[in-house]
Amino acid sequence: MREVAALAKVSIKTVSRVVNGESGVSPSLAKRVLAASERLNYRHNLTASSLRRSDGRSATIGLVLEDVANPFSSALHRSIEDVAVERGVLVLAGSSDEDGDRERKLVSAFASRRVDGLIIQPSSLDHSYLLSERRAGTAIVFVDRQPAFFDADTVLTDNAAGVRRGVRHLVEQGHRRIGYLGDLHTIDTAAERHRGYVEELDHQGIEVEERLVRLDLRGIDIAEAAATEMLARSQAPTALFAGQNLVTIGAFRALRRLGLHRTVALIGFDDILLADLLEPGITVIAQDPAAIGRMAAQVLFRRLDGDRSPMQHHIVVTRMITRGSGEILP
Amino acid sequence: MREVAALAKVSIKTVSRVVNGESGVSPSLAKRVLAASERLNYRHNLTASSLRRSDGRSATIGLVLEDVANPFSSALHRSIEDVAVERGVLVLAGSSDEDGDRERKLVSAFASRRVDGLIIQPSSLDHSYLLSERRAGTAIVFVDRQPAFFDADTVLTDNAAGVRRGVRHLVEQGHRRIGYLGDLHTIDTAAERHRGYVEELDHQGIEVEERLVRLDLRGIDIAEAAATEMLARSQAPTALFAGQNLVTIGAFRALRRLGLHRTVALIGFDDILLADLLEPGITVIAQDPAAIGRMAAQVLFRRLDGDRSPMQHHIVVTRMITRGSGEILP
DNA sequence: GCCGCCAGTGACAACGTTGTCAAATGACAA
DNA sequence: TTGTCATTTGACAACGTTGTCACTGGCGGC
Repeated sequence: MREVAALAKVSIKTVSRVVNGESGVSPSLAKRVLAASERLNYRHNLTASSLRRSDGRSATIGLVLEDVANPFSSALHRSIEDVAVERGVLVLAGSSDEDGDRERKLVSAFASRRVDGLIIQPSSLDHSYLLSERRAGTAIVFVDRQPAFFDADTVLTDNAAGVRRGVRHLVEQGHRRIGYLGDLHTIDTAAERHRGYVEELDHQGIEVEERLVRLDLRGIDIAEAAATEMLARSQAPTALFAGQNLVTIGAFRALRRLGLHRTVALIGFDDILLADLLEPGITVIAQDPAAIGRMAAQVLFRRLDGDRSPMQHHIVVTRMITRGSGEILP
Repeated sequence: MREVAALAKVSIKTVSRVVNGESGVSPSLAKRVLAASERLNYRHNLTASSLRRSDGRSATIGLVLEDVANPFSSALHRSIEDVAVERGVLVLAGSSDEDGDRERKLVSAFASRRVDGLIIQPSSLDHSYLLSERRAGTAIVFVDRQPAFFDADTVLTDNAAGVRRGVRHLVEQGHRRIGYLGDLHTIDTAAERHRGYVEELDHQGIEVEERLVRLDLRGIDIAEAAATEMLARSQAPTALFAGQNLVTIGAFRALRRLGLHRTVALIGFDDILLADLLEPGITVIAQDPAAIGRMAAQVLFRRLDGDRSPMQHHIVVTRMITRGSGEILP
């Protein structure tokens, strides 16, 4: 900047004004400065700028995802990015791998870089550590899951309602023995989904049978094994509800392997790429990660714009997509 | 930092030394400083630090992907992140959407934030604009595709060889009329893959028939339409090679719709999630995005560590995964 | 002709750090 | 006791910006 000022024969403050597009610089000087900075290939240094600026904004936000490569998380990432670029804001992203410690380390690394805001898909079981970040002025929004011991803006899917919708769909077709395969019960969304299953059966006057419920299934293979076992028993279920992506795939594998894919109904939570090309197509309760991400980013930026209203808790609805597997009769 | 120094009754420089873990601070003082910074909830400001530091490092790298939500790109992202976290480096990621202009804007936004290095999955047709970044000391590595008019480290898949492997597989099973469905020919990898197809047919002494080749198929629907049309003609192909992910899905849809999925062979480039659960399973030439990303990050960090050796061009091999669709006889 | 005002410009300090170098301290040998 | 030297500590400037405020000159109104 100093060199540009020297070349354009103006003060460095004037260069700053031109670079920031402030008014009150005569056009002739502005042109000279622009020419000089062009010639010297000048690059504005945003880190120095944000250091000095009164608001201290870095035009960067931090994003803690479960895994940047996971389809759901990366869809969130993308829609958040889309809102951010419109405001010239960049996104630092990291994967927590469902590990509260990694989550905290990421947040701390983001904080050292003075991000303006954080969007967190939580893994930790206690978010009170974020109090100091908030006190430091960082806006914080949670997506996909509830924070624990910390009040903040949230954007969540209505998990229980989604599951109830799917279970009702099965009941309406005459199913009474509906198996449930769920993810780790410690994950708040998984617990919610399980709750939806229990509630809807209650509501329909169907007793919840313990041997038709398997939780804590982490990954495709474990889910496949659990489904296989459940289907092999006497009084096997005539329909399955899979509470998560990978669990759905595992259940589908089991059905295929047992030759039951046209006999036993299956509905999964979360859409799966190519689900429509399978035989039968898999009926799912689809979340809308793009809508969740967009909403979260909008809430975050409203906070950064000074919105001091009470915490907002947004719910994004699910959508049932019928493709065949959920329409198999008992 | 000043407040911490005051509370610990030491100079601010001593605090700096403790925070950076420099040697030559007496344990008693260090303990006092740590206690004070704990009590005041002190957060090291990395932006100010990198501003002052002699090497000017920000412990942040920039990543330009085609789309952070695309499975291939996000797998790259994840493996790059894994290498980066080990070094305490964070990743800024952005999507170029196959648009050279967005790519340039992202790079410029990264540059303003003084990233230490850039990993680029290129979209632009001319990368000479990066010369000034390199002159400024930024390390640059390209992944997945060649840069244009710019010499830099690259980590690429051997696209042509992969396709040749697949086409040979089809020929070995007796296919002579093998259709090719390709992505935009302007994309360097798509051109390479097409080249592989032509070369292998030549090598096998099979004439390349123009009506069996369709390029510039962007997206599932367009690919499906093209495949449908090709298969409807007389002298239709007995096998198809799909040069990209979405094209493979489109081709598979067409085969299914026409009831030819057990009659016409199909091999696709790039693995597809769930491809094993389809009927038939889809035989693919799989890239290894995790290996590509890991390698790219390693090369980048070696450069940041001062490696001044000549540009490196790494090739990551593909793997054929046979699942049924590629093993259908003519 | 004088005053006040405004737009345009620049000098300077400050943001939160770290590099440099000098000062203070203490241990040890002569 | 004094001198030498190594170790620990601190004062100060500097990184590249921007906020603050003061200065300049031109213009209109009295």
